[in-house]
Amino acid sequence: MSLVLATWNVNSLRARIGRVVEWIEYAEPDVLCLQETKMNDSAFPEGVFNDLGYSSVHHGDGGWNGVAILSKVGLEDAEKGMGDRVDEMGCRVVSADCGGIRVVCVYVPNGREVGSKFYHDKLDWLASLRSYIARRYRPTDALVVCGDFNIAPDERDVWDEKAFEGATHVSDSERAALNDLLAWGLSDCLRAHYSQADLFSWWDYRGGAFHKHQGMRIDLILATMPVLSRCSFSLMDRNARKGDKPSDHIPVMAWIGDE
DNA sequence: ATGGTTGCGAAGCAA
Repeated sequence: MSLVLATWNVNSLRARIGRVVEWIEYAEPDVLCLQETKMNDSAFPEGVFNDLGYSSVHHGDGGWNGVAILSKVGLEDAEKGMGDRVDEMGCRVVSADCGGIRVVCVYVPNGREVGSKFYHDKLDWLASLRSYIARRYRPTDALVVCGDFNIAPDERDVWDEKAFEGATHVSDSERAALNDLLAWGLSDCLRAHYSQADLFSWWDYRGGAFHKHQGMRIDLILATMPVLSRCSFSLMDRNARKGDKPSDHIPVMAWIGDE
């Protein structure tokens, strides 16, 4: 089965539902992973997505996190969280089988300040994610791990390296944690098709950052080789950052062809 | 210029 997979940090699904429905209607993803829904499971607008043809699973407790997977190619064996042994620090992981691909939707902690408790919690969380993935799956599985990683993988992924000196999202330890996950057997779908700098998925709301091209690429679709080898194209939809009440993130998409 | 914007929720905090 071929499918189009997307991931989008919507920064409150309640505030963004109109933009999300609009985007689904023109982009027509087969699978859409959402982060920062910021709502309880009971508030998740399952019916709205059903009407658009999507099954869904949501994992949220009303805090600042909340993740979901929508699928119109089937959604089976959903799992919320990373298993009993791992504290998620909120609702940050949800997984499901969608059209023959295991999809893991993640919202990695922000980290706030380098050296802070929250920064160390972020590194611990990333180690937990890696061990969860390695425990549950094999690199030969058809697996996608996608979402808001809150890490810019390398220097091409920030608008100005000097502006990020000493900041989170770019530190050696965060990048090492991401590289540990990649080294297990995952690849960045966008980088399989584009190598240039200044391709961003997030821009600060403040100071006209979007119009000044001052962003970061922190939203990623990572895939094992069985999926990567089928990935014919990937892009990020800048249109979603324009207009009324946009999220500060944009959707990242990957086209997965037939086996 | 330690600023600026958004969401949540009703004051600051988180991002």
